Amino acid sequence: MPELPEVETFVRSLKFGGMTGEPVLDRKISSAALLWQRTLASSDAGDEFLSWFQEKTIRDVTRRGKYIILQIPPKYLLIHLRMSGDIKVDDGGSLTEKHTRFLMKFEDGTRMQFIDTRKFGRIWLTDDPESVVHKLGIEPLGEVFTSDWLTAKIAHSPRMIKPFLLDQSIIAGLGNIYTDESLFMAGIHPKRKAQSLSAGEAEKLVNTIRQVLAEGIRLNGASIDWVYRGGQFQNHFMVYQRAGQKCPHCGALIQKTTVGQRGTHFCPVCQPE
DNA sequence: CCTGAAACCTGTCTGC
DNA sequence: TGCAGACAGGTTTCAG
Repeated sequence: MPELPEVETFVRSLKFGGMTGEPVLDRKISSAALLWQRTLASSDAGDEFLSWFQEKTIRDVTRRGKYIILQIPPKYLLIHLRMSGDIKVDDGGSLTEKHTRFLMKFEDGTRMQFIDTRKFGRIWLTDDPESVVHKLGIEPLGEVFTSDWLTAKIAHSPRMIKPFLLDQSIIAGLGNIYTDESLFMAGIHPKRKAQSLSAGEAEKLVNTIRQVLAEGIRLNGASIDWVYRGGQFQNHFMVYQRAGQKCPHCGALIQKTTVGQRGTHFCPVCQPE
């Protein structure tokens, strides 16, 4: 589910409070529980995984790509929400949610639940976050992501631009929604070959990606269906989930097709193939 | 290296 | 109402 803006919203909420409930920063853990074994992707603590959490304190919450990183000295707990992951912090007074896969209870009685209906989400407990995220590409909101950088990256790539942008080892954080929206804003057809983009198009794409992600974060992400809550970006979609409706720029009907096995929305006039 | 298909899962929505 | 089928914010693995 969540892409960079939604993950960033979770991180800020876990740190300062918000959609997940109370913040978890500086809370001391009393116990942890794993309710779906496969949710745990790996752990440096081995069989001691659950007991390791006792008496540890969450000291920071950060993000890398779509991974949430909880710093719990001397280790790090990484969380990837995949398609349906969710995090809630509450006072621990009510029953555990139906789809809770992992949870931490704090000494003050509060609790953080990792809820994941489809069970695709994963967590890692590690001494070194890099061992998990080392294959990720650059941050699209970082300083490295410039038109020169993208121009060089796409130079010899015969791939279609949409799967290229979704490749987390190139750029970390873009998902289906923000890729469709960015390509629309840049006027680029999702099936165009990466290497076919002009320097001007590459520059425009960099700018629209940064702009769309920033707007997504400003609006706390996009809430669609039952999966994510609290966001407002869904009210600003130009093409995503708008097949058959009018393009906000030219009035042509938005089309939906499949690109790289992903539902893909675009304007046939603004984004010529 | 690139693409498509399948797998991992459950829930929702659509059409008959 | 029931039921089959399609589809869903992601990633990995495998075949061609």
